[in-house]
Amino acid sequence: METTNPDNRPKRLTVKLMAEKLNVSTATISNAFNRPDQLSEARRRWILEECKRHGYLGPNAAARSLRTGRTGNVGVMLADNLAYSLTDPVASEFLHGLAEVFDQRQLNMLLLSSQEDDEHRSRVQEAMVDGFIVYGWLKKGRTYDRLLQHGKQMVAVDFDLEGCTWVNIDNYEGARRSAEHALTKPPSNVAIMGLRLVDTDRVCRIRDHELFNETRAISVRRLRGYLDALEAAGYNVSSDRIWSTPTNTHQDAYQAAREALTSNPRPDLMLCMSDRIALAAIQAALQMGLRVPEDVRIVGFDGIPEGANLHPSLTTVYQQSAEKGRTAARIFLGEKEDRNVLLPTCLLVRESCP
Amino acid sequence: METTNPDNRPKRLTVKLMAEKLNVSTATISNAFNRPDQLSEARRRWILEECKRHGYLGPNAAARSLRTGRTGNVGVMLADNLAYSLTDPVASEFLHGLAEVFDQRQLNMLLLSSQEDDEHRSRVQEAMVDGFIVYGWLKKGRTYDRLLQHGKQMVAVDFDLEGCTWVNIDNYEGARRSAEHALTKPPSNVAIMGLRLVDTDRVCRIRDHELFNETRAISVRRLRGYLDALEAAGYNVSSDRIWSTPTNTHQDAYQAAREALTSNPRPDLMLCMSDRIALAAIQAALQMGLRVPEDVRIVGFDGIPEGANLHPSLTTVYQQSAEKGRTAARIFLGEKEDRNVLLPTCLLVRESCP
DNA sequence: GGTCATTACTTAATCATTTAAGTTCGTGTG
DNA sequence: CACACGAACTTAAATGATTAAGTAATGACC
Repeated sequence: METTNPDNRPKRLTVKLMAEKLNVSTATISNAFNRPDQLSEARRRWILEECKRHGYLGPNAAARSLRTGRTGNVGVMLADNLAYSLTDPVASEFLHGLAEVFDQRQLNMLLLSSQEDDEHRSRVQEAMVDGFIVYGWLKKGRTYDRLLQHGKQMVAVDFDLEGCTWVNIDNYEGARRSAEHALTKPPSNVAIMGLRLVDTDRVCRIRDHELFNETRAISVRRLRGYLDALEAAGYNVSSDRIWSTPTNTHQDAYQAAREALTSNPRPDLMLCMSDRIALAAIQAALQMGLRVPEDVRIVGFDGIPEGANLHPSLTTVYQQSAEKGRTAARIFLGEKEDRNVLLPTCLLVRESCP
Repeated sequence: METTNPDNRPKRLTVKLMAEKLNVSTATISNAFNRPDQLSEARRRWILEECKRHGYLGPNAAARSLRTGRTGNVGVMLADNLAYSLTDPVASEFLHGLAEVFDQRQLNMLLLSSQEDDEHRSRVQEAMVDGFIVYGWLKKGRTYDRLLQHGKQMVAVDFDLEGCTWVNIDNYEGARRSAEHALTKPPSNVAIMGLRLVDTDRVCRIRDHELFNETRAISVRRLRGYLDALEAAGYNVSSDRIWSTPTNTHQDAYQAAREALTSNPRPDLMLCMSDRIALAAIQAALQMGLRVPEDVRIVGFDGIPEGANLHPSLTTVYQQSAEKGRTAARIFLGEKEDRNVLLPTCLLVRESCP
């Protein structure tokens, strides 16, 4: 039943071969799979039946993609390395949102890290995708250039990419309002726990450092939000009281939290740019015998589910990560008119800062 | 600088066009990108330089894949829908492990759900991948058949797939030892909180139901582990005292936990098949005014990070989810001789069941 | 009976590469 | 000098599909 090569190995089945076997044209086979309206239902059934019987599973993906120019894949380019992104709760939720829409539209997601590899080959070029969702950040460089050059559909998330539609949340306003809330009970000493505020891979205070400005802007916007609220209430926070962690991992967060909590004067309000940081801060505080919120009040950012069920539960700014994914996906698909969506956030007042 | 079509739109750049422009053969251009040893270094540099200048970014992925037969993509087929898997901590960790290895080898991960779509098209067939990692489960059916037929590389994770290498953890032994530990202080009433033990989409007790047997075997193996340990200690747990949740979500877990904790007689030991379930159980218990572990001891399974920092912290069976990913990836790549790896688990004794 | 539309096909061009096999041109060797 | 050999290219044959354009047959309609 199988055609064989000269060397007697079974040959891969193709439309051409099937056409010969069944004595119809390749076009008809192709139509049987792709355009039911182009042939009679009886014939279609028969062809599909025969193909199955002979073991021809359907058109080859690469060939079809070469011909049609589409792949059915969406490249999801993640700022940090893949492994990290997959365990970050906010990134996961975002992917969750993307998946919800793409899965339904029969599109597959191809995970890419924006890391650069070889001198002349780039993942962007070699990725078989119809376009990209670029999440979080993109360092200027070759990958960046290629992305802008290749001309495929593209949506940026959580940052601005020149000449490209974006989706973001209102980081400034979210941060400002959370700080505003926290300040209703005047603190005597405020610490700000930042995330990737500066370009270093160590936990540090931001004094002596330069703030990230353009690309990693989300943290800077949150910072401005905090500072504006503080200023409006008459507080002046020195760069000495602003920490920055290089990653959103428990380990870094915990280290930063300890440093802040053992610093002098000890803060009684900690504004944290992520829930992971805030949770680590709560843990560190409790371990030091401090009471939350009595001795130190703690506010997070993100609204991850974990924060709700702990004691004390976490006061935080909820951001719609999954919705961000869904929105990005819909914009990508052209199902949404609006370009550049800014999603609102919402303050969740809970126990850690009532 | 751009060649144009009759209708004056810029034409896509190809090797052929570049060959004409630069007055070399297509083969040479191809070699410049792919096989540096096939031409002089000077020429290679010059060609790459010119390509860049003209805006030719490199070979078209689909065409190259058609010709070479490889894609550089690994299909990761997830049992549950994508969206769900991306927020499940165990699945995420697994993906994290995969990503670690594949990212380094310059392979991209293409996310697929094993959900079936159309009558005659299947995602398996249309996916542009060099092979598959199949995670968690695969319902017998068309997707299953295609997967077995298409002859590409394949590794099954957390379940057995006929004629296919697998990676799993020792579910039986992990469960058995955790139960054994819990039984050192004799409980008066045991509840088992199962995960997908039976084929229904509601929280229920397993009495009147038939156990999943083959495919979703991981839960059944855990169950056997518990039951064997219980039996060895002289306990006989009726199917009435075994709950099952359809998903590993907080919501289902919480509901099941409440049901179990309000059942009569109230359990003072809960063996939970996932940490999510165990954490929900702790939460439910605390909310009911019960003390953990004094009034009810709770044991989990998975060893997710969350369990460590709570109060009470969670006694659980740690499984190496990320390592499972790394192992699966290495087997996929043929870097590991061993077929069929069974990873050991390790009991983490913490506060919820000291 | 002639015209026109419709249905159900087939023909053949095209998509953008890779690569085995062949060509040319020096150069070192017996 | 003849010869073999390697380097640096080129030629041209795959690779496996889709689809516009063409053809032949059928039936409807006036």
